[in-house]
Amino acid sequence: MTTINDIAKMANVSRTTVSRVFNNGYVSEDVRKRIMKIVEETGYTPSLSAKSLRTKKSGVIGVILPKISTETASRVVSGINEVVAKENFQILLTDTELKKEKEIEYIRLLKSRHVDGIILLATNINADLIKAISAADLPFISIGQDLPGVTSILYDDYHAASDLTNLLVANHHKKIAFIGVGEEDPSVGRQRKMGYLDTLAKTNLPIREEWIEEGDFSIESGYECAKKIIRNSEKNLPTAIFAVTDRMAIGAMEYLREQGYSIPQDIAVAGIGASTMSKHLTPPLTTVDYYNKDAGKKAAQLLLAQMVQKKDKEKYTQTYRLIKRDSV
Amino acid sequence: MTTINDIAKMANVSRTTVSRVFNNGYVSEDVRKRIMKIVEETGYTPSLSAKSLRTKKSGVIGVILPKISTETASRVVSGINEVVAKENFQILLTDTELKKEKEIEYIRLLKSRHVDGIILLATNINADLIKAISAADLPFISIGQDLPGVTSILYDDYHAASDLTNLLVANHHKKIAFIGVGEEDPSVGRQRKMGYLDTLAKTNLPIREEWIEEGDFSIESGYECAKKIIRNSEKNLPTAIFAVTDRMAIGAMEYLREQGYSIPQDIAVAGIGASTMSKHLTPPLTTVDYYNKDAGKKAAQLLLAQMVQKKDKEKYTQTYRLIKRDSV
DNA sequence: CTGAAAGCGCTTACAG
DNA sequence: CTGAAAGCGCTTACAG
Repeated sequence: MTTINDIAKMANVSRTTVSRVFNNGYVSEDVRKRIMKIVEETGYTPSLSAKSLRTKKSGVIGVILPKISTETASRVVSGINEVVAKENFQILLTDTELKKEKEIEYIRLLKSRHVDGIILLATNINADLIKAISAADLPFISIGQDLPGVTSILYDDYHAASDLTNLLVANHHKKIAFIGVGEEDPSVGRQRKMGYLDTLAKTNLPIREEWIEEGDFSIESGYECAKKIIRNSEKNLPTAIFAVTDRMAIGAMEYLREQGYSIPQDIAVAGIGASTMSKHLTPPLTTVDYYNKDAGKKAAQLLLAQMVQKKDKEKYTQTYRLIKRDSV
Repeated sequence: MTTINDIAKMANVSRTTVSRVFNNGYVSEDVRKRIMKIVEETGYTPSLSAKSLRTKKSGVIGVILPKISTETASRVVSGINEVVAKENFQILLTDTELKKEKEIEYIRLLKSRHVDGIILLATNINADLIKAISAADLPFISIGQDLPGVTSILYDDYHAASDLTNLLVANHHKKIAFIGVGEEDPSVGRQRKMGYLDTLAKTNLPIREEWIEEGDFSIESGYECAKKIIRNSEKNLPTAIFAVTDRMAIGAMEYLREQGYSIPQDIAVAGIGASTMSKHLTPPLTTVDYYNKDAGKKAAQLLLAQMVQKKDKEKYTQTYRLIKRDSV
């Protein structure tokens, strides 16, 4: 491995001067040329560990994901990457496999790797997490959950769910079932459910326990929830099912189709997420686009801004867009 | 930021001793305990940049992706992560956005970041790339292309394509159209096409130019290719379309459906990739599962092995599995 | 415009 | 079992 000392020797200058040509210091034109020539011949690139040790900056930002192979995650990462790559930052990727202890573990790890900042796709809120974040004392952005004291990019779960429910109501549905997830996830589990519940209450529509089930984000759980809903309410079937994620909506559609119900004539279905799949289902799924990639971009921009200058913690709410398709 | 010197001072030992408790050297039980107590109180974690500068190992492996938000890529990354995370490695992620110069740029960058190894999801083969890889002189694995002199994990594109074509033939199709991609991509562009062509030749089936189109991996391009095929062969329509990726197959299905053809009665469709979507389309798409996640795992294992001990370059061919569904 | 020197936070022979 | 010293490859005041 060739180092700055090698280059300095070959160019007959001090390593200070070599360093300066890489850090826009004053260097005379001919010396600069002489050095650059040697740099190119040798293929020298400065050791970023040494640089990072010295400058306390690594040019790396840490990203903590609940699960890598998920469309939402990959969209967000793609958005993050798009903006940070332009500033010559790289992403250090980390996957909690949905275990919340790992979020904390990775925050520490990322810190010891001297990342310049962290973006967390949050799935829950707990005191230890908040503590770990503030202990890290690093530019930090959370996406998807409103973490106290942390700059957060939020999806407008409550209103998205209300709007979707209202859309169902506007399409003359009066019996609307719901497939949600656990409330450990305040955004997806709680806010979306509240949006559904409040809308029904406001429009004086019935809220029935047999129409409400809880899945775990998977397609299979959507299938199972739909099955339970249908079986538990045979005498009084809902005419629409609102699932809080596209994947669960797809599972539900699958079950309904198997049972010979036609969508949307017998039962309408709607989801959230605007997955690529949603568009290509038969019928195409009504859903909500959360602009995940933009959320990633925004997060990256805020992070970069925080790295330059500490800011007060802020909360940003992403816009969303209802996509009405033939499943409703 | 607390350093090893702070801990040493607080524990009244030399920093050598502190270092030893983290690197399993001999340290007496009480000293070790004394140190660990302080470590926990202060939340000290060793600076990985300093460690990396000193040891020339970073605990980071670089991954170069053609595009982050792609199902194949995220599956592979998930497989890689699963095995390297167990060994306490992290992934430094890099996205070429399909520009091949960036592959080379990132190899250099990753090298200067002192990654311990690199995994490249390769999309093309060229001399500069090979040169950059050998110049990096790092454990290196390529996935998806057979790079000369580089340990590679290969998909069995030729046989997968032959098998799929044969499946179509076995289902009494004699006029089989093809949607491929450019031959700059030897695996997807060339091998898959050869598998198709050779099978037709062997079974004495017609190969017609109007039935062969070239897309760019996108759903839209699949749509456009199907349109061209249908328009250019109105008098002699194919009874099946084989697209080399699921996404292009989906685009093709879309066009066919729009035009009122029913699948598979009028025209059958098959793809490659076993995307999640393929299963949930109507009708479900016949495709090939390449076990991308396993490919990622395998790549990671080989990389880890190479880091321990330099090995001869080897070639591994992944198994695949035909998934026959109702689109055929 | 250029260089000598100090120092970032670690690990690793070497010596005891 | 423990410590003093050297050194990994950089950057950055400081001085000229």
